[in-house]
Amino acid sequence: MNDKPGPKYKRVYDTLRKRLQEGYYSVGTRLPTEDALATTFDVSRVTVRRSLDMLVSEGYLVARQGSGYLVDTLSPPSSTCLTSFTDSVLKEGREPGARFIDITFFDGDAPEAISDMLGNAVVCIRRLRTVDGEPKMLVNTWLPTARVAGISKEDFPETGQDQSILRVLSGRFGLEWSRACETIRSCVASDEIGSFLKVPVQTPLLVQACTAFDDEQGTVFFEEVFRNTPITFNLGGSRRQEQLS
Amino acid sequence: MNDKPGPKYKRVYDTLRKRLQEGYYSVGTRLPTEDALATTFDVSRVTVRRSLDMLVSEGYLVARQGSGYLVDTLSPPSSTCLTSFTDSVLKEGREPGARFIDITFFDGDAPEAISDMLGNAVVCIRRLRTVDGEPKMLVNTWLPTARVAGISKEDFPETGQDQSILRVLSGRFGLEWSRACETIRSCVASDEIGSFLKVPVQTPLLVQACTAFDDEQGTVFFEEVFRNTPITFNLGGSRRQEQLS
DNA sequence: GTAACAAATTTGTTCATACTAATCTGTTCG
DNA sequence: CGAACAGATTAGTATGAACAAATTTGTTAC
Repeated sequence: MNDKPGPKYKRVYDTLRKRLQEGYYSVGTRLPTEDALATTFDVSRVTVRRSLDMLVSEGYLVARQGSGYLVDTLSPPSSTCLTSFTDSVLKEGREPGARFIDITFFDGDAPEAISDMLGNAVVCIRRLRTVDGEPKMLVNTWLPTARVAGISKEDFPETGQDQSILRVLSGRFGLEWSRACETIRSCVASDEIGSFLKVPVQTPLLVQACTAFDDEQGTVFFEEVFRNTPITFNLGGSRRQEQLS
Repeated sequence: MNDKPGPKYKRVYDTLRKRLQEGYYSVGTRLPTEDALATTFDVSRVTVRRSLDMLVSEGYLVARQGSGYLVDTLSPPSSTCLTSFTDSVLKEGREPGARFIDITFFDGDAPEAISDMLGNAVVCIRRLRTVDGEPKMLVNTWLPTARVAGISKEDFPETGQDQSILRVLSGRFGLEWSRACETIRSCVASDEIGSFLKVPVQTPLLVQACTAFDDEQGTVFFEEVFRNTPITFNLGGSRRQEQLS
């Protein structure tokens, strides 16, 4: 612990966050007390508090005076695109689904805009996100083939906790990203998209395009989400949370 | 200072933020040092740091080790809707404008959706935001008439720093809000909107609708922004910032 | 049993202090 | 004048300590 570089509060934060993402502390349980964590990490309580505060402000934990730190979610709403569709639907007591459409491998024949970002060898996964069986969003995820060796339909369960593609990419393939860029634009439904989403052709839709990068400036993935429903945020207060409409 | 309620770090934070919004510390200047602030507020350096950290993470200030705290902006991107169009355009070296269209007073004859939120007596201001003279967004702002007594066209300059309507509402009418809700949806341009934005009828557009509330659960304002250009965010890293496309 | 109270636990706030690292400033030397 | 160095200034990290406030747990009395 003490041989790693960087400030202690960062190392404690990194360790705790990794433990959360690995399921070492599961949702709904309580973390060890500040004093206990301070002892095990061999730092002062002030330092461990600093790390915990970061996790609270990011939405992983909820602090309750007199009680302790509760694990709130493993996929906090860090952004719009990166927000877990699965989590937000489950929290509303509805049933999220992810209908797999197809997976396509390209090698030089991908659209130029994609190759420019991710290289020639890319794979595209198309899925239809549903709520209680009704189609809500068409999701196209593009990845460099080299970073997801052996990827196949089986990596994308249609129900359960692991339908979040971001969890799959991080858990199964070790993909990490530190920054992302998202754009929201407007378009009208084509024949194909309209049939998937069950809306008439020419219906105005929202398109969320999200590009994620790692620290080495490489593009990790590109995702395009077509949706008929509005995007809703709650702003201000402590932290923001995308809502389902 | 010491007679007010609540924790000290909150009081120091509130004071500093108010000073920033009032222009007591102007953009580009340096704040007093931590030690100086600690002395003037009669708190410890740890406490004043906590307040400054909050202002840094919200985007008002930039901290530079060995140098000091720089005032970065008076309207940090606290959200998409609440982001200052003026600031973001100026930072790109372009010229923001706000063409005033009209101001209309309603008393019971406003659209029902508006009356439900803001009451019967409401006022609607329509403006066209421009970049280098080109129309970019049509902005409709709805306010309860009672909270903006005497409002008129003159309150909305077409150029300069005060074209941000949020600054006007806060500075001139003392309007404050703590939470807001924003939705983004898709629509197609009507005749009127199309002519304002200089796009063909039926062009797919984005609509950003933002509702702001104060602590007493009252709705402070409602704003609708029609735009032809995409909305872009940078996510991850330290904080998010809307970009101009 | 349970209601009321007391004690222990746990997070929240605040301070004084020490040291490190980056930046700025003034002085000296060529 | 300008470069290089030394010192002062200022933010960054970290500790230990103390008390407040909220919650949980344990105990007692009825």
